[in-house]
Amino acid sequence: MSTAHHDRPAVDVDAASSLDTVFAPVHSQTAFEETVDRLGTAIKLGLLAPGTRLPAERELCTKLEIARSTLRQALVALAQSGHLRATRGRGGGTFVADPQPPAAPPSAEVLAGWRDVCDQRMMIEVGIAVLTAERASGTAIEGLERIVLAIDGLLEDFPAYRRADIRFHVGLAEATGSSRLVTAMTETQGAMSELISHIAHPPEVLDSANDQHRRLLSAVRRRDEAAAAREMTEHLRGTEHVLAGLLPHWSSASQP
Amino acid sequence: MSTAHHDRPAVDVDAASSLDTVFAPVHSQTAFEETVDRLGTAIKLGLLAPGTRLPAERELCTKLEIARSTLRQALVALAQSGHLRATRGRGGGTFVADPQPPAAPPSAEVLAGWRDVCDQRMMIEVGIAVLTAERASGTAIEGLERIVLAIDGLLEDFPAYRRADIRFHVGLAEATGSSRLVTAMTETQGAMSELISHIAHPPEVLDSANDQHRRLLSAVRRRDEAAAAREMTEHLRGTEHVLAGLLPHWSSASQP
DNA sequence: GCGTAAGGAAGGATCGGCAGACCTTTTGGA
DNA sequence: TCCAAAAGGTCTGCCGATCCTTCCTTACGC
Repeated sequence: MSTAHHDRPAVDVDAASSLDTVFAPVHSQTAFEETVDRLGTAIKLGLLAPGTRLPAERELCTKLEIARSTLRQALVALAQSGHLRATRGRGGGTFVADPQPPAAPPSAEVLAGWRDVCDQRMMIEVGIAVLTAERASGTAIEGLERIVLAIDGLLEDFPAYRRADIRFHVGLAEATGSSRLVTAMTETQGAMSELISHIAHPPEVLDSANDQHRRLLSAVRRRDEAAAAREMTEHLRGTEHVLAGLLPHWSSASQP
Repeated sequence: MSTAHHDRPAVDVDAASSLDTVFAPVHSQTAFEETVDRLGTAIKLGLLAPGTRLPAERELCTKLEIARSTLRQALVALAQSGHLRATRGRGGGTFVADPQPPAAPPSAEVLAGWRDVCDQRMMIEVGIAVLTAERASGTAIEGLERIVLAIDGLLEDFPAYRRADIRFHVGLAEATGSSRLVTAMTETQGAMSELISHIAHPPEVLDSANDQHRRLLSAVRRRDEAAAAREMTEHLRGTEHVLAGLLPHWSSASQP
């Protein structure tokens, strides 16, 4: 619980004046970009499993409240990158590709900002752990327990492990009943996946991570919010340390 | 720490399937909207104090990476709503209006979504409290202590209290050293202000809230992350209960 | 083979945003 | 005193994103 094992320098309050964030660049996402992002993330996280059929275009563009031409731009982009396959005619549709294309290695920008991503993840996941401990229903907890049990059988297969891991973490967010938190969690998991998917994860590490899932869930069952926060902190600190070890060159190069 | 005092029903894991959030409407903010939002929030939160001079238009649009015409749209909008005043000529500029216009009462939509806002705030603030306890520097903690001391003298003047309260919470985010967290905090505080600013706050309530600030800060000083999470949870639960008491009509009307 | 349900493609209208030049009002200093 | 500099205010033309609408093409089932 001390900072001794933490290799980041202490932060001065003046280093990041809030005015810098007020006057930071405005980056407005277009509807096309956000659609590609949302669908792409959902596919890469396995929320939309391979083989799943998407709603028909005319239906989906109504749900998303965008024009069909805009939606099609996004679908075409995801089809070209190999994440979707479209078949025409009655009974056709747009399907999540099976198998999925291999994930691209993380870009330099993503690597440069990995600490920021980890910070954001820490904030979101710890907050959600506390809220889950406060109000998760019994059935929600049972569902999470089933996921933890399933993960025990996936320690040798990292892609499958990771998909179940995502289900667990998103499940925590769902158990709070707030759709905003689910969105925040999926976005964060998407950002983490870009960092995580390309590094080696020995089964022992995954096993101990799932032990942490178990302890977290036990804290949730006891409604012990402080313990939930502590377990989640420990859990995330694990991957943070792995990343810090594997990406040493980037740890201090991003400060101007 | 139990759920007995919590008036919200337990949440089922199927109630908010993650697919609903994937296919939720896409609302792309325009550069104009985001600029109005950012500057307006900063002004309303007091991050830009009345009388402050903004950077010149030609300079500001460079920082924000938008065209001057777009920036001007935003500035004109904020001037028309009375938040900014512009004077021409050499030595002129755009200034934060002094005094500020009275805050508008919260809209029906904002009131309908107040639980969601509180959930988001809980997630963000608890996560930030933990991160702050992990890594705040000594000078950052001293700055926060000064704010807490200053608040003791403002218990009779709610607007001043609230501004200092915001400085405290944003200061926690700044102490983590992550600009993303500062942004998340300011957005959340902006949303909360819409709810909070129009309800009565007796000095005793503010006093006990500042006691919670003090205990939180003590936990941060001890690097006790679990205690920081607990204190923050308690602190936020306070305002949540006040809102639950004052807005009873809206507590169950938003579920479809 | 015909209707229907799906993806695919093309037109024109609208709007937001950008770039740049230009105008008007002040005021500090040569 | 006067003028150049520094600020906000205005105008025009252009581009790209998005929208709506209509039509085409493919495939399945009756």
